[in-house]
Amino acid sequence: MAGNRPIRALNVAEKPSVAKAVAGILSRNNLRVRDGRSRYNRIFEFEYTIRGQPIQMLFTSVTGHLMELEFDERYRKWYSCDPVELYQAPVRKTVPQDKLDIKRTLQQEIRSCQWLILWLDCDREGENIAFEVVEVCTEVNSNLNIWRARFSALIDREIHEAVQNLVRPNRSFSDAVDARQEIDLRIGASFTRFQTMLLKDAFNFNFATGDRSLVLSYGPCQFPTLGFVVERYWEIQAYEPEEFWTINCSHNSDEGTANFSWMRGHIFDYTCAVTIYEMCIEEPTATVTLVRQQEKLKYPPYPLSTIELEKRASRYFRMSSEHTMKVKPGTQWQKSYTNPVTLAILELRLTLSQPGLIFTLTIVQEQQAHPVWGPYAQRLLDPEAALWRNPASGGHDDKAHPPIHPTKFSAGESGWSQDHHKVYELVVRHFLACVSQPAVSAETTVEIDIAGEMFSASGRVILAVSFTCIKHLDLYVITYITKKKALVSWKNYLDVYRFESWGGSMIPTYLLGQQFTPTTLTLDSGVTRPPPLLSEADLLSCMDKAGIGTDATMHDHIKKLLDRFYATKDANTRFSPTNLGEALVMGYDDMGYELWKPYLRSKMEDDMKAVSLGTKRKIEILASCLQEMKACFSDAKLNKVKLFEAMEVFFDRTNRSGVEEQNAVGGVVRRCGLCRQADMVLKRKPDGKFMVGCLGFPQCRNVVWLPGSISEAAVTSNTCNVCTPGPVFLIQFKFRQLEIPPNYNVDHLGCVGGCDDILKQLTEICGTGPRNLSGTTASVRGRTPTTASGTNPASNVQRGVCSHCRQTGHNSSDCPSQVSTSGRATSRATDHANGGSSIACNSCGEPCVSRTANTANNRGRKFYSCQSQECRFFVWEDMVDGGARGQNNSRTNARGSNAASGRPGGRGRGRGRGRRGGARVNDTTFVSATGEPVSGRCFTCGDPSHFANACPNRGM
DNA sequence: GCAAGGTC
Repeated sequence: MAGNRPIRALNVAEKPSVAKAVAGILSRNNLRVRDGRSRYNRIFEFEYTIRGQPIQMLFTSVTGHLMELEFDERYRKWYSCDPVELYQAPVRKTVPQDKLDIKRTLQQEIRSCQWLILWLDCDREGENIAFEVVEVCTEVNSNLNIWRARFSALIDREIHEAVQNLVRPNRSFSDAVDARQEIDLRIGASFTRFQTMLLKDAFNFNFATGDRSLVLSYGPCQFPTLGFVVERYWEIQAYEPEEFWTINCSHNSDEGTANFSWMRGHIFDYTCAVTIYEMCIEEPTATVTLVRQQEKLKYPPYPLSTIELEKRASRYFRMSSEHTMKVKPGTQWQKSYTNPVTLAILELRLTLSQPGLIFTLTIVQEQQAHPVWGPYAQRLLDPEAALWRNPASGGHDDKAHPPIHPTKFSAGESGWSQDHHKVYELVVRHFLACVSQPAVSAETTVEIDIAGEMFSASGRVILAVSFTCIKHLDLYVITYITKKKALVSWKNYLDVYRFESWGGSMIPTYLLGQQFTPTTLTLDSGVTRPPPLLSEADLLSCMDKAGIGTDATMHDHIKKLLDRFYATKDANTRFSPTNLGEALVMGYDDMGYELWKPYLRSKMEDDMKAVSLGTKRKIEILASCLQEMKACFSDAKLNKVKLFEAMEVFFDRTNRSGVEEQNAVGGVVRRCGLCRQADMVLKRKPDGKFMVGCLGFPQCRNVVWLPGSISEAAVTSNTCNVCTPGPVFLIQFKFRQLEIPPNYNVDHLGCVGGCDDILKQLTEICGTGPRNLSGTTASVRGRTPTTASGTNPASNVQRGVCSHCRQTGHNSSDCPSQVSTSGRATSRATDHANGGSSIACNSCGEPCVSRTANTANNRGRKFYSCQSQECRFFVWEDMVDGGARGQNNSRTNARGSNAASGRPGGRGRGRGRGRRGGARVNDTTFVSATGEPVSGRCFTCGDPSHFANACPNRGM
């Protein structure tokens, strides 16, 4: 390390704020600042000594990743190739245009340096960015000593320790990210192009896309996120409520009312419930068997992670995660490091180490000045109050982003919106709560016995309220006093954390052995309820658990679902899939693929960990993952009829076909010589005809027609050395032997640039159209039309096997055993529609059962479905009666058919049946005399004349 | 016009 003149070291941080903070700590704010080429990434200069070696330090930054992965130019246009080629197409990492200034600064500064010190975040992405910086720097200075500083907090001691203990960058960490990037790009681009080109023009979507063209994107994170939303939605749709019974007891006294719950909870057997209930009302005297006072602690939350902040802002303020991230600094705000909120909130690690604790105390001290929570901060700092508690470490540590805490006091800034105030308040109150004692309450539990059945009630008991002289402590409520001690409830952190509160209620005093007659004793019925739609906080939890996305990107994936018209969010921040979102998931699900589940991403995450640890090589996981996904992609292409069928459930077809349907697009042959704007590509029309056409169609109609006798054609990487301007890629043709003269070869490597006489001759001999020779390959190898595009019934029959029932003579859209959609239901189910009770399944012939829908859209609407799970027959009763309904019904109809046909009970779907612990009784009626009739009331409508099982409003 | 991951 030693040398005569000081070593010059270029230090690079991941973002400008970190460069500024670290340079400030190392130089003790004795530094010079100058601009670099990038206006945001300034350069700090100072002198420093590392292990006795004087160093001239230059400190600058990047802004996240410096490079992007992209396909070679040839594959970048959507129609340039079959998307399956994107699994092998060459990719490269380049510095995008908007980062070139940063690259120039780095290269300019590194030329005069001997060392490069990398201060990127200490996670995999940070390590990858480090190697991007290394690549850019070593391009102009190959003789560098490259070091990595490892730090996790912008705290003096940690920063000084990091620079005195420099290590080498970790290639394995970076490799893991390289693999992730490549897999994401190839999978995302291939599936996005495929499904967009296939479906965009084939259906009437009617979305207001504005100037944007509709993109049906697929991504390894966004699709599983959609999957969570759809899966919950299906669970709700398929939910079959179960009726249960429970016995409730209430008792009024001078101190109030106690509501006792049956300790059996609820039971599903009516006869059994009635028997027990009769025993109770025959002998209704209650005896108190237990009175227990117990201290209960309610702990403050853990320090805030980004996800936790998003979840709580959504829960407390109904603020979307995306909006919270905008309000929260360090993300999308231009010049965010000069923004007042940034000055007030900065991500800092809260540690229990001495400097951390001092730091924490400083933050609390600053907050004493606040008019609202200032007095609480004062109490926190008063040792006599005993309110202080060292914070728990928390369960969410990504090693790169420390918990969020306030760093600067503010009573509100002029530039702040309501939302800024809210987020700041949440961060500060959360922080103060984290360093506070838990709330303490004394809870009383009372158990009683009625005819051998046990009931219990719990809550807080008030015996006296006279405890006012305890200095500094906020007395909440005195709950129980014995001769020896008083059990009291202290709110502690709840005093400052206004977003949480004690639950529970008060109950009167009971003594052991006391006897009383219940005021009410009722047998009540109820039905279990499905889970609610996913809230934004639920969705974030699902993603976090499955490892979908990172802190910084989860909100983006959620927003993408809304932007792509895959899901909607209601006023309660709950998500439902749109028709489009549901259809896409349904399509892949029907193919048997779980591309919409989180497993793929989870497996990738495991693979990345293995690469990080060095137990697997990047090349291995790339090969295996891409091979698997390519096979999956090819299969999805073959099964695209499933996607069509799913779309047809919800949307009308257009008279156009998706481009993917019209043309089997091959590779680029040459640049179009006519428009000079687009490429000429090999295409195959639906009639099987090959041509080389301009991608600028219909603006440019340049086309080269090819012989009608071609059975196969593929663009090769060989180029013609005659035709100009080049390159003109040669095409490998295969001709049908019976359709060309015997002196021509079946295989031919040809050029469409004009030099190829053989091709010209065969075009002249065979013509450019396909031969309609019965029995030849030409007639049977034509493109398979899609389900609903068959305008010619004969051609449909010719296709052979129905993809639904595997029988011949019809296609899957006309399959008699197929689920009905709105347009077809009437004709299918008219045979036995007399009186609405005797319809036969048109698949198995067995009588259908009549049921009533209980879905949000169709509550109370009757339908018929086959009792057999094998048959998917389903029809609305009002459709049978001839009431053809409007297009809107296509969706609700499909819902019903799903519920009846087993979606989501079929392959790979969880079924919500039998979920217990749903709604509970909350009304009281009367005590019955012994014997019949049994008293109670219906849970569904509240009518005391019947139970929920006989309720006329009850759904299926 | 595609992914997801950093960040101004």
